This record gives sequence, C-alpha cells and structure tokens, in this order.
Amino acid sequence: MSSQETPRRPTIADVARQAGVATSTASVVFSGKANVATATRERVLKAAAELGYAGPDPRAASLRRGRSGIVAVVLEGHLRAAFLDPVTTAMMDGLTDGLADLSAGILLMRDESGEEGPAIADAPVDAFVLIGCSGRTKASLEVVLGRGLPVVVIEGDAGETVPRITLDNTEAAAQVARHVRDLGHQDVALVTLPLDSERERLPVTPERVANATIDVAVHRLSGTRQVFPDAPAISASGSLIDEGVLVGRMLLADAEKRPTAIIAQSDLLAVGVIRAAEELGLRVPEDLSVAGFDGIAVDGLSDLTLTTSVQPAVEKGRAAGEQIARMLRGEPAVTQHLTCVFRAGTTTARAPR
Amino acid sequence: MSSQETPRRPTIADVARQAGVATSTASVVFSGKANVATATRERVLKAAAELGYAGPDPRAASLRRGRSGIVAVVLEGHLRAAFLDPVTTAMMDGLTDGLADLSAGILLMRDESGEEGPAIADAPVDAFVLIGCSGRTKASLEVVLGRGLPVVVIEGDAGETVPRITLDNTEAAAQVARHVRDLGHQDVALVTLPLDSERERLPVTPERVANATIDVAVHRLSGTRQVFPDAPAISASGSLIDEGVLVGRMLLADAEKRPTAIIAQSDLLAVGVIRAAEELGLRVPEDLSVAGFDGIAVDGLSDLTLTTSVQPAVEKGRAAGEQIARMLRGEPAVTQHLTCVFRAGTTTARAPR
DNA sequence: TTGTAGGCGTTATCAG
DNA sequence: CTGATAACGCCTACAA
Repeated sequence: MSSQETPRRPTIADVARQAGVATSTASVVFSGKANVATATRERVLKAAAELGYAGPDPRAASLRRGRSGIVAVVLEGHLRAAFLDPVTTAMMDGLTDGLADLSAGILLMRDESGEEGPAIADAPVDAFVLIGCSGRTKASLEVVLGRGLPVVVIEGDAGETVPRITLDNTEAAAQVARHVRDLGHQDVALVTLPLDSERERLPVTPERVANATIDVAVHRLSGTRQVFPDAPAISASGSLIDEGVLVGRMLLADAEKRPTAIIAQSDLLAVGVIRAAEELGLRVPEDLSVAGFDGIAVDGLSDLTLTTSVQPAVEKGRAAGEQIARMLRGEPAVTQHLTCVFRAGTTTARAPR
Repeated sequence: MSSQETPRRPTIADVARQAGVATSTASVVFSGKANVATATRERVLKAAAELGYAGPDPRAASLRRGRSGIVAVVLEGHLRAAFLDPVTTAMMDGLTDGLADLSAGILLMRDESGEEGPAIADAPVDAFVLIGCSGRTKASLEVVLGRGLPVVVIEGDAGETVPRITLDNTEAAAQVARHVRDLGHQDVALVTLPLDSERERLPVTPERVANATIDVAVHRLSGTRQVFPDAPAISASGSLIDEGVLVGRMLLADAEKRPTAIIAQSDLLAVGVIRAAEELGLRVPEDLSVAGFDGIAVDGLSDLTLTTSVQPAVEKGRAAGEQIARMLRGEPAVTQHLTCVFRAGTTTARAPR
C-alpha cells in the first residue's frame, strides 16, 4: 500500500488528518486567531513537521481573506533611474515604515505604456502608490481606479478625488531664492530639473515652461521666479551630479557675465555645479554661491554644507503608507500637504562686489 | 425590484450571466486562451463594462494557476542602504530584464531577523532571489527552502545545493594588484569593504579577517594579498565616497610613510580616496596611484578614468533572473560563475621614485 | 464554439 | 475549545 505516489505538496487538510483534528483546528493553530489547547497545537505542529508542511499557502489565504498583503509602488521610467535618486529611495524607506502596521510587502512596478505585460492591470495587490503622476502615469491611474483599489498619489497631478501627498514646492523654492536675494545677489542663474519626458539640456524658455509636464520642476521654477523673474535658466536632463557639472560649465563659461549665485532644483545638481566651479578655480561660496533643493545627504561633498530646502522625503513615503493603511481599514483617506524646511548652509554667502 | 443591494464587486460569473453566456466562456474571453466568436466576445466585454468588472481577480487566478507572477528579492539591511549602492541598482536592472519573459513583478523585502512581520515566510511569491547571503540571510534561506520555492543566491555562501551567481572576486582583485605591482609600486595600502555587520572603520587585522562574515570583502582582500601580503589595510564602514575620503585621509596622513598607491575594494571608495588626495595637494596619478573595483559609472569623477576591475553587475541580475525563469519552467538551474574584466584607467601610473 | 462541474487551499461562521 | 461546512473567484477538462 505504500506505493501511493504523492508528489504534491501537503495541504493543511493533510496535516489535520495526520494529527487527527479538523482542518479548521489546524488552520487556527497556524493563524493564531483563536486559542487552541496546548496539547492539540503540539500535535498539529508535529504532524506538520513530519509531512514537511511549511505553513498555509499564501495564495489560498489571499483569496480567502481578500487581501494579499502587497502594495504596489508604481514608478515612472526605468527602475534603475528611480533608485538612482536619493529622494526616491528615502521615500521608499518611509513607505516601508508607514506600511509597517500592515506588514505589507512592496511590489515595484513601472508604468510602461501597457502594450506588453499586463502588470498593473492584474497584479495581486491590495493598493497602489503612484509616484509623480505626469502624463502616462495618468493612464495608470485610470486602470487602478477601474480596479477599485485604494490608491495614493505622491506629488502628482491626479485631481481632487484622489488622495494625494503634496509638497509646497513653490513656496519652498521662493524661500531659497529670498535667502539668496537677501545676501545681495542680483546676477543669479538657475538649473532646473527636466521639464518633460524629453529631458533635454536646454535653456528654459517661456514656451518650454508652458508645455512642461513635470510639475515639480514647474512649481519650483515659479517659486524662484517670484524673486528672480528674469534669471536665466537651463534645464538639466536628470537629477545627477554629472548633469550639474555640465550645466554648471555652461552657466559659468563666460567669465564676463558670470552669475554670482546659482540656484539648482536638486542637491545633486547643486553639487555638480560646485564641482564645475571648482574646476574653473572659483571658490564656493566666496566667488560663487550655490543653493540646492531636497536636503538629502549628498555623498561626496566632504566639508561644505549645502544651502537648500529640506524636503520631508521619508515623511512623504510614510504619509502615503499611512493613508493606504487607513483606506484598507475602510477609513477615508485624506490628501496631505507637507512642507519643506529651509536650511542655510555654507555654500552661500554675501555677493562679491 | 431595483432595491437589490449588491455592494460586492462583480465576479466573472456575474458578467457571464449578464452577457447570457457560460462563465467558462467569459473566462476565456479574458484569458484569451481559446478562440471565441467575435460577437460573443463583444457581448461579454459589454457586460463587463456595464457591471464595472475590471478583469479576473488576480488572487483567485493565482490560486487556481498556482502562480502569482511575483518574485521576491531579499536584500540585506535597509532598502535605502541597498539602493545607495550602484552595483545593487545595476543588478536590479538586470534582474528586471532577466525576469522579463515571465513578466513577473518584483517584491522587495529585507531579511529582518523575523520577530515582527511574517514577511518572507508567507509572501505570495513564486520564487526568491537572495542577495549577499551572509549570516542572517542564511536564516532566510532556510525558510525559503522550507517552503520549497525556487531560489537563487547572488554572491553568497549558500552551499553547493543552491543555485548561485558568483563572481571571481579573488582573481579579479589579484589582477588589479598585479597591475599596480607591475607599475613598480611597493608601498601600497588597501581600503576594504566592511568585513562584518559591525561595519567599523578600523585597521584590518588577521583576527578581524578570520571573523569576517562578508565574503566579498574577504575574497577581494585575499586576492590582493596574494600580491601584497603585507600591505596595511583599513576597512571602511560602507561603500561610500565619503567613507573613502575618511579612510583616505587616515592612510595619507603621515607624509613620511605615505603609500605610493592605494587599492580600494570599490569604486566609490576609490573616488573618495582620490578626493582625499586632492585635499592634500597630491596629484593622481603622478603622486599617488588609486585603483578601485566594480567598474560602475561613478557620478562626479569628471575627467579621470578609474583603474578598476569591471564586474558584470547588470549581468549578475540578468543571470539570476534567467535561472529563476528556468526553475519555474521546471528545468534544473545551475550555478553561474561570472568574471570581472580588468580595466586600466588614468588613475594609476608608474611609481614615483 | 459553448456549457457543466469540480476543485485550487484556506479561513470564517456557527454549532456543539 | 473543537469540528463540520460553506464560500473565496476563477480555471480547465470534459461533454454537448
């Protein structure tokens, strides 16, 4: 009789049978939802060990419970690019915290325009976090809303009905600009984040701003322009140190009409600008003041402290996680507006005269 | 009669009823597994639209199919730290490629010692990729193997039975060292990666090496020591530019017995060392030769090209993804040994005499 | 081409 | 505290 072939994995029913209890009892032993007599529990555990049963199949449990314990994070563009950005990683960090109560996992997805993998349309997740909702991401939002799953949008233009996490980019940028102005600077140049998916390294023109799709860049720019309406600006092709170096060189090339201060829309860009300045033998901040945005810990800027606006990157993630948690509990989610904090560093000083 | 309250989401059965077809037919319409008369399909789709049915519930589908379409990636330590490392991000990139055939999602997890979230023990995933299997990660490996799921370990000490992706760290490091030796250097100092989870910035002693838990550091060190058995070494507390600066200062502090070359175990550390040298007014490579490891594109090293060993970071990820794909197809997976390629750059030169 | 039936492995409910 | 039973929502032979 021992010739029965059973290559299939044991189920909780097998365990229960082996232990001489009901499946429901065995189930409770594993879920811990109710009290079980110690003797019974031991019997079940022993049976499980004998059969090599490693606990309930999560897929079946998901179906039954209606929850998979996974939250999808939809990023724009290649995953690699996303993780190159310290702000994004910090945010992910906060997200894991905010989701901690749910002890939910994070499923990474990019919002590919959809031709190939079904991906976001049928991922077994309980909720979605969309990051930077611009253009194509809106299509993703449609799909998600169609599925009727909870969704939170971080720093994206998603409409009033969707709970969002927003930042006071405009005001924070204005604050940085005021600091620079108060130091006496009048010749100021700007380095912006990419304005659209083209990501071209180009002078910023009113037309380009009008057609821009990346809100963060537009908002920060408008804040800065409140103070320096006519400051020349160049858009970087990404938030990278090397980009900052390239744009910095462009802005500092002409020794005649060199600005006395450069305001960048990200700390990485600012560091690049500083490096470009050093290349040219300019001292920061004596000859050139440089300000950034984000307030991340930039690796490789040994001694200087960057003047910047510190954005609550971790907090953004945490807030999103908390809203998701609320929605999954059936409570209404709310849009949360977070604010940046200005930090005066050692990279800005009074304008040389 | 319209007073019926149905707050529950429609199922495929509801759609089928509404369309006047069998559930199986409706199912096929969505899965596309078989041919359906165009008219019928349209009817089903219309019914779905009317009911607001957004496609099959992925949880139910997973159970039925026995696949969730998700692969877990287990990282050591905080996600933030993991993604600060360019090698890791590159690897993730490759992984997404390698997994592309499966159009599987990537579930990020950290291998926390387990007290809290069930996490890895019951995530609804089809397979696992463990990265850097040191110490606590081994516990994770146990759990995964217990679940009987396919698993691949990248650069970790997991035993012969587990398919792994490995790197010839020892030989590659030896190669870098030989290059430096062939340039005539005799006073050489080393900067290693952290040796253990303590991550202390300390001189490397034989005792510390004996107790080291991070294989990568040990292997690279042993390769270098094949050529420079007595070179003094300091372990960094992480693979960061700023760490390289700190350790660089330590190694270069004493102008009397300053090394003529420094070999770092990562490119980021090497860049830091270069920066430390510049601070001291040393020219690289004229006064000091510096070599790294990894061959990543370091953001912010404008003109120099680092002498280094280029590791196939992206390929590591892709290889892991491919092995996972094979295992899920039922084919046997194999351990894959990848090799680094030495690259002579402009940061090393003949030893000054 | 379409319909019917059974089960994937759990867990919630409720009765004992 | 334990046990029986009914879903959870879908997929896939197999039959018509």
